[in-house]
Amino acid sequence: MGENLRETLLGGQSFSWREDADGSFSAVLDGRVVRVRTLEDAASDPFLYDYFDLSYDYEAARLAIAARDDILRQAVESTGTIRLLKQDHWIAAISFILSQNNNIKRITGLYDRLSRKYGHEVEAGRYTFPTPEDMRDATEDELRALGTGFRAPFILDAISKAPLLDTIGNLPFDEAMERLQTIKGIGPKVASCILIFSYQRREGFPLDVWMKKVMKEYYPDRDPSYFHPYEALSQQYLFSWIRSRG
DNA sequence: CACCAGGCCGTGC
DNA sequence: GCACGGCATGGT
Repeated sequence: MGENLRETLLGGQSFSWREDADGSFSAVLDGRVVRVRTLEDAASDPFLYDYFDLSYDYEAARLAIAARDDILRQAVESTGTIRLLKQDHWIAAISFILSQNNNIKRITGLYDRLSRKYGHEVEAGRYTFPTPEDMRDATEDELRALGTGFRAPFILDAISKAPLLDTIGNLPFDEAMERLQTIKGIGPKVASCILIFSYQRREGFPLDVWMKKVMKEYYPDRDPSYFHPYEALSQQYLFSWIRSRG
């Protein structure tokens, strides 16, 4: 069926991307505006080659996942190829702290407001996502005024503990999970999202409200190891499928 | 008015 | 260890 770039970029693993009027996608990453219409646009750019995980064989993984059982086959066949992005650690951490008890549309709005307030303008109306240094003097009142609500103190804690994000890349999965959860507002679900979408940890299996429904309805006697070694990617297909089915 | 969204924290048992 | 209420905000 080919790639489903819209699902990959706008389906809930990143909140950096926008769909433009001409059908292409753009984001402020790597200190610049990056624009992509098809995956081929990413192949010649070293940053995007890495970001889109182009060295991984997603077609082989897709076939293997679809062969596991009928539900997964349905989920895979309901959409094009979904990829796992390799995002910046800090951006992923704040993005998924924002995501708790929230919806994708509003998360994206909060991401934009943080960028406008604390980031840097690189083109007219396009801002970088702020670094921890950019947000060094942020206050809880400021963050609440942007609409982050009860997540404001979590963001402040993440700012103070940002260096931790550079120390977990080589840890065993469970230890990396535990270390991430020492930051306030990061529990098991948020931690696994950060590890998957930023640290290339494909054994993560985040259980949000949608995935809990999938597991209860279709896999009541299974645990994430059933999907090994495609836990994270299987979860993405199931998440996309159940959400599109309502 | 209610209930929900890519959950987690604090408290109580 | 598990259960439960509370939590900011905007959409339906």
